[in-house]
Amino acid sequence: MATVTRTGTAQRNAPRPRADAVRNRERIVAAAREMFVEFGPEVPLDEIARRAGVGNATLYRHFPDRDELIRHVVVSVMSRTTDRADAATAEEADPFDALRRFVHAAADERIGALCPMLADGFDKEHPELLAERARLEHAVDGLMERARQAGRLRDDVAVGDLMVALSQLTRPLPGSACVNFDQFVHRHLQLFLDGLEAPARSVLPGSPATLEDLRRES
Amino acid sequence: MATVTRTGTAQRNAPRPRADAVRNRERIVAAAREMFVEFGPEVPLDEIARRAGVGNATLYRHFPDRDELIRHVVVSVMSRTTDRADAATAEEADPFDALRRFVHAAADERIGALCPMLADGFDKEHPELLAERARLEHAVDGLMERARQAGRLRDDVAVGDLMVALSQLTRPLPGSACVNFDQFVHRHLQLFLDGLEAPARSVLPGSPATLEDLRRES
Amino acid sequence: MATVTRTGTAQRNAPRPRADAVRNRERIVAAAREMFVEFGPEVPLDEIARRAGVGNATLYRHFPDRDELIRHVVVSVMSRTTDRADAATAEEADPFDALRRFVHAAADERIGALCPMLADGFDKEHPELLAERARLEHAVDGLMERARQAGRLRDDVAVGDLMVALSQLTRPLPGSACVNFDQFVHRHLQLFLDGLEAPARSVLPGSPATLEDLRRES
Amino acid sequence: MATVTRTGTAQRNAPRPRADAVRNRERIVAAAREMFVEFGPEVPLDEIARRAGVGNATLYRHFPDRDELIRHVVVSVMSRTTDRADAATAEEADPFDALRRFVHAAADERIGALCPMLADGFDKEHPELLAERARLEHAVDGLMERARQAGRLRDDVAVGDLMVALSQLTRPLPGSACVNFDQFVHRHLQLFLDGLEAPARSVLPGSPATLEDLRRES
DNA sequence: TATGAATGAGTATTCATTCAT
DNA sequence: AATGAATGAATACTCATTCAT
Repeated sequence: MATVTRTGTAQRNAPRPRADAVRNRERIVAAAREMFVEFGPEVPLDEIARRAGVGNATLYRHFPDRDELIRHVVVSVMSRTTDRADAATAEEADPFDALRRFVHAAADERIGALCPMLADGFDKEHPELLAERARLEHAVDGLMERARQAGRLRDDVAVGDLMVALSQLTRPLPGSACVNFDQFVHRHLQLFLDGLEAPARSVLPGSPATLEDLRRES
Repeated sequence: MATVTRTGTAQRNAPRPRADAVRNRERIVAAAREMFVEFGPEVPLDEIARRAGVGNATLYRHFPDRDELIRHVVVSVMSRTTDRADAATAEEADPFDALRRFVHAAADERIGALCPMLADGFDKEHPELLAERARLEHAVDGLMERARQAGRLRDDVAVGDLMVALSQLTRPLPGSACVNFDQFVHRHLQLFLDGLEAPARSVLPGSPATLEDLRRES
Repeated sequence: MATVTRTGTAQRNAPRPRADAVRNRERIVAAAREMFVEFGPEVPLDEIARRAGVGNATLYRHFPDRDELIRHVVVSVMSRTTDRADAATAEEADPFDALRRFVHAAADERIGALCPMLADGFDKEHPELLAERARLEHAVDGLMERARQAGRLRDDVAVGDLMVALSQLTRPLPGSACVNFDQFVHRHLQLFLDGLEAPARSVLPGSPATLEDLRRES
Repeated sequence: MATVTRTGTAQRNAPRPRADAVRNRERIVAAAREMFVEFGPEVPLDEIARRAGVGNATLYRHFPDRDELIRHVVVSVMSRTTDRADAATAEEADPFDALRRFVHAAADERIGALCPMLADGFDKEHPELLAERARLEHAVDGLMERARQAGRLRDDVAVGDLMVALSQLTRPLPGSACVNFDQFVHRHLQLFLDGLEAPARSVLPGSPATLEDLRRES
């Protein structure tokens, strides 16, 4: 039955979610992202629930199993990373500076936390994921293309090369073994970016990779 | 009771181990390295024993707990990596070529498998580990110093920078999620090496890191 | 405060229930009976609520716990079965035909669903249940007595024998494992009825049982 | 590697199982059968392990999941029931007496415990099960055929009719709600047998059923 | 020494029941 | 009165480690 909300929008079968439920959901996702980064994707869900300040069953109500939760975190991180790419594109005059800014920003968004989530049973074909990945790929591709057009980015690299190296270099160590690890990470990223700059200083083996190439059957 | 070995050395309470025991130990370490790389350090020990072709209790006889086994694998990988560094030093005329060769060789030795082993309860102060780490650090430092002397390596990087980035870039994805992942890795390493080359194309944040800096308390 | 209903009866503290509440209650009982038959009495109450088209908390408002709900379903099935017995008595000229008709009718009323409800913590002494059981026993006893008087029913069986065998033979298989199971059931009932017919073809062990005998302490 | 045992038999890859393991396995199966009969197939496995006097993980070593355990119990009950059928055939002169004896013996073997095991996710196509079922069907079919040949069994029933009714009539009540339930059961079986005897006292609906007809798609 | 078996402690997940809207 | 959400108390199942052969 259609109802009319205060804003005048007609809705079907989607009653406004309760405020506390929305708050819980957000708290769970936030806690999950933090703990995936800190302890890896095997972290006990009960601990995530505890950090989120909810009962374990509440977590399961929102995310029926671990994969569901992981997927939501992945998509959320991807989305925020894409936003950073767009911001860098919009706000930086120099195209290679834009790329640099994006790379460091992605590290701050904990994009490295995505790596362990690409594991085994994870459904890489989920529509929601595919959509978000396309959006991310498009944004980063734009950044790279502009830098390439300006003659600042070497020709033999593609978006997959950047994103995978970026994820790996920022990937968290299990148990946050090293306190000031973040400091190092930004050094590594800077070095990698220097390697990306044109003119190329060496010949790369293999061929440029898109995100598509990262699927198992590639 | 002292026994005399073939080499003439007198030993106490350490009879020459049975040949099959030695073989078992080696098979266990080899299986563990493979499976840590493929599935991460959480892989069930029973599975390692199975791949090694021994009973689980045999594994426990040789390595009383998981940490012990991890440590042996770590030390073994470090040792082989050091050997590769020495070989590169000895056999490559150009110092930066030697560095390149070492980096790719270390990847082939699965040095990335070391990362997850730096986790949580791992005893980073174990004498055996410290000794092996010193040996590795010394060898890599030598490689870098020679390249720096030749004006081929930028001044603002140290052995810790190289080793951590190297480990991270070659770190295996859980569940070997991507078939031709190795191919990518060598591209990333090459790009990183290009970034290491002198003259420096940017200013790095922070300061050069030794392996020592990677300890928790640093 | 007393209120006066349409029928003129004075009632205390029991205002006429809202029409939708009555409808909900009936839908819950109907859904419960179906699902108890199909999946057994362990079926999640949330599922029953879902099939009834109400929220789970509504179910709990009407039936504070599972036993309460089970009891209502049991009583309702018993009541409908008694009605069938009365109808058979009234409408069939031949007394054994009446018995046959009742047995098959009881199967259609899913009397077999009663069996699993006799379990564990179920309160077999609840007044409502006792009353309904007495009514059922009286009706079936009447049917049997008439058949016996006519020399059509063997002498060595009582109402308990019939009702238990009837419940067991029509008891649903868990998960409705077999599609055309109902077809079989009516064959079995027919065979059992043939065995009830006089003259007795064998000597039965034990002694005739009333419904009373089915209580735990008997 | 082939080894020669004391009995001179050559064996491959099948070392003699340890005596204690065999004992444990048997204890588990026995406990499971008892508890399935008493509480139904949903009984907690930990409780079965407890009654068997072993740790829960020992149960899981022998039977990886609940279905595996259920299957073993089912097969074991079927097997013992078949043995009873063979014994009845061999030792009773009168064919209908043999059938009677078998029916009561099957009840004593708790054949009713099989009913709840035919539920939902149970793999009815498992080779071991099919083999045992064939053996049982053959034995019971022989019993019935002999009785039919002697003119003692009505023509319009088949092995499926007997086995299903037998299972249902002996099916345990949940929670062993009724102490002397067994006594009743044998009365019901006797009545049912009287109904099976020739000449038929009524016309049965449907058609004779084999065990094959009990599969879902039938 | 080598090994299959045993086990307790841990984690994921479900569900009856209560709470807040 | 009706409901979606929250929760703790189960239960299935896994795995590191110890035990018995």
